[in-house]
Amino acid sequence: MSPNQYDPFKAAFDSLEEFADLISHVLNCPITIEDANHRLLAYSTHDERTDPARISTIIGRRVPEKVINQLWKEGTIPALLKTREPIRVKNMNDIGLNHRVAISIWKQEEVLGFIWAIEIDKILTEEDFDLLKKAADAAKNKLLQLQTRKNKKEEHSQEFFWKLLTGHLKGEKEIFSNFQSLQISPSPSFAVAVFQFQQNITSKEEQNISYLLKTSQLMKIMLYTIDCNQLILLVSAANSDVPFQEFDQFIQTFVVKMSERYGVSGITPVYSSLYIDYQKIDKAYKETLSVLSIKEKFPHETKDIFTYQKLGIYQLFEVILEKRQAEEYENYSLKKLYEYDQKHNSNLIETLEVFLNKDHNINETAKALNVHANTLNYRLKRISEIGDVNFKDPNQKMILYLDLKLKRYQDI
Amino acid sequence: MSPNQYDPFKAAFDSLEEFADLISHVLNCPITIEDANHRLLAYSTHDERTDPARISTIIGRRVPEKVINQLWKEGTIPALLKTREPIRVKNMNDIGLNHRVAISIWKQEEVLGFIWAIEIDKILTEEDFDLLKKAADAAKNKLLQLQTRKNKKEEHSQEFFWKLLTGHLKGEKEIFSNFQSLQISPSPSFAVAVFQFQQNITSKEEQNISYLLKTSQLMKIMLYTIDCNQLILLVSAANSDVPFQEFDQFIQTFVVKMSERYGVSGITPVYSSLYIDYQKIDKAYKETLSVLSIKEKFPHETKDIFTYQKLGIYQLFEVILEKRQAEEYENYSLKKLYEYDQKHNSNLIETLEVFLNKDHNINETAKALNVHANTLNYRLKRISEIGDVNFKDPNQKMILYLDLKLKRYQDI
DNA sequence: ATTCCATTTGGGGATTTTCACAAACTGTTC
DNA sequence: GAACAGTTTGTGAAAATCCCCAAATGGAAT
Repeated sequence: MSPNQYDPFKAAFDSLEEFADLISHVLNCPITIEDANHRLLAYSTHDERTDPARISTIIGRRVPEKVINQLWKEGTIPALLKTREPIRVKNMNDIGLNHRVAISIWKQEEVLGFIWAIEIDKILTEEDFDLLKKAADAAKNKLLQLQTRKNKKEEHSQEFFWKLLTGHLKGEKEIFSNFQSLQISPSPSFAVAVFQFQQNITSKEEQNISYLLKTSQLMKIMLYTIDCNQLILLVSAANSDVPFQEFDQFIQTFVVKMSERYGVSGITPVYSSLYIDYQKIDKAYKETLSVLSIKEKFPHETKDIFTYQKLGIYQLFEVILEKRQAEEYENYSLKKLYEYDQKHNSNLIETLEVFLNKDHNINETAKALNVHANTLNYRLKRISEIGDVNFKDPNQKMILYLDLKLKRYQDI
Repeated sequence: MSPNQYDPFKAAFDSLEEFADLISHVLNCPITIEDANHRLLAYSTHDERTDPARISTIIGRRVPEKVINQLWKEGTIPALLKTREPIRVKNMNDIGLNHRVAISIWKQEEVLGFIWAIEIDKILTEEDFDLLKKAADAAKNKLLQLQTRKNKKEEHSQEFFWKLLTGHLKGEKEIFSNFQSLQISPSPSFAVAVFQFQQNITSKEEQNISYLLKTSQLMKIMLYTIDCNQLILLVSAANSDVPFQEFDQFIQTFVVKMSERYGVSGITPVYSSLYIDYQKIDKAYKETLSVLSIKEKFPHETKDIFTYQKLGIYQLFEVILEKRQAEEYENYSLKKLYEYDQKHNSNLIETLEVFLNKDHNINETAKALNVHANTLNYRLKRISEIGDVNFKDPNQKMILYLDLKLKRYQDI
């Protein structure tokens, strides 16, 4: 009979594990089955031959991130997402990967998961490839069942998350019982992170995001949802002394990967402070929205700031701006300096601003302005004369700095 | 006949000038008559003999301030305000004052003015003294007339000023016609000054204030009024480049004199920015009240600040405080440092505050804290580690400073 | 054209600041 | 009481900053 007609996978099977063993038996090599997010679904056990990457995958119940990264870079995963044919992966010793063959499991235009066959003793033939395609086809239905079950869970989790974000769920007990029913173990402290996209997030992007989040092992994402152009996450925070560093790394990685892998750029990431009390998720969420709003107003000044705590005085800009506008205040020193600049077309204001930005460091300021340090000193002397500014008074300097930044914003 | 019965001043006279000439004729010496505020009311002209002080008085239509100051210090004016007897003043060449005799003009318990007799050729005798007393008595009625006329004007001016302060008088024309009818020439720019007393101002103090203001030649006071414990002034500002200095000197002098001469201490002086538009007096007034309110909250920090412009960041404290309380924000760095201080009973917070107060000057801070400069450096290094503070970032430093001051205030 | 004023740049020395290291001290823990 | 981490102080040399002076530039006013 022709290979195309023979299909050993038509038989019914109860679990994916059983199915994995069946494939392993037919092809005579170790098999692992993953979902679309590289989470381990099943693996063959009849065979003891394996490689380090497979061991890590089985132990961690997911493919290690460095392996995923490597497979992305090297082109295997992109290929699997494109074609329904088996793909051969060469030996990659540096990440403990032997020769293997992979195939994606499709349902219409969507990839549901992957089957991996490791070529330990034998090299798979063309016929084996054909069998693999049949196996992938047979796996489809089983994976679909898993998917729908998960979707239901997902919907519940979405509702739960929004209740938390909007502060509609009070009472610690209620919150924790919800977590439990979702089989999520809430960490002792958390933060809310928001990634703001330039456009509304499409369902295609949603899949990519989901994939990225699930494969990221940097941070534990407890819950996530999408709201127009914002991706909102509930992230568990390690009890480390420097939680900020972890967060920074996580959001940077996410943004970079979204750009590199899917060509989505212009994402603004922010995250909240650390919280212990899960009843304060709404506060954390508001915090992130506030950061986004301020970053929109002062994009340049805050481009390296992703959290409320680090916003510094920009935390206060909205409220100060409001006050200033209400009282029609004008900073006397700045006014004088501005007038002087106009009259003599000098640039005392600019000099002052750079000087304050550079934390009163003469040398750096001079460098930034491309002038001699003595020139700068002279100008500063003039500024203190004309604007009646005492550079030794932190109080005066601060208000000057604030009013300068406010003016800059208002002038735009 | 006895000297007590003979009274050459019983005759009717039309003007004070005529009366001054009459006294001069009787006593055979130059005479000047002043009101209670040392404003020149009349002087004898039949006699050409005089001294420099009298010349200045006549030319300026008031006694020069340095002469007044001298007469206060030396005790003449205090004596005149106590007794109804003539007082002899010795030669004071440094201020151009010859020997002279003065007497106060009384109406019940209030001094209405003074008569001065200059002893150019002759020394006044006991009899002359007696005549002088009679002259003072005769002058009383004439001065009372002037007083009531002035009181009416005063009442109108009070009403006018309050309309301006409360913003109930709009329209430049209307304002200027009011000034004109009060015979006040408004200066091109002005400011509002407020002196806040510790207790409500008594009518006795009111007289003293009025006297001080009228004799002060440092500043031109266009209008003034009293509101409970506040003395409110409309002051004309010179077009000088450094108007602040003048104001500062004026308010200091006023406060010092109120204390020295009348024993009234604890006066808080403030003044507004310079304004050109007389329709904005209400804004200027509000500004002064705002400064007073902030000075009440941060008396120590603002003890050398008397104007809104110089308040620096304290301008913003009320609004920031409000915001912070609304958002339940806590500065992460400060929290960490505070916890560290508690645990190790160190004083990182204090160190940080002094350091920021001293404008990042290591030496001054070390001196203020009574520690070695290296100790300070070590502490700062620890602060930046524990609190995750980057001292090179002005933004971070500012918010730290602000939150520190806010905390200080809230802790009280 | 000349003068005047404000500005820029350079040099060089006095002064301060910075930094690394050593030593001593303190309070805590085992 | 020994060990230890954390803190304070001292020393000295390298680095930087500050400050004064002089010279050059350039624009505006006379």
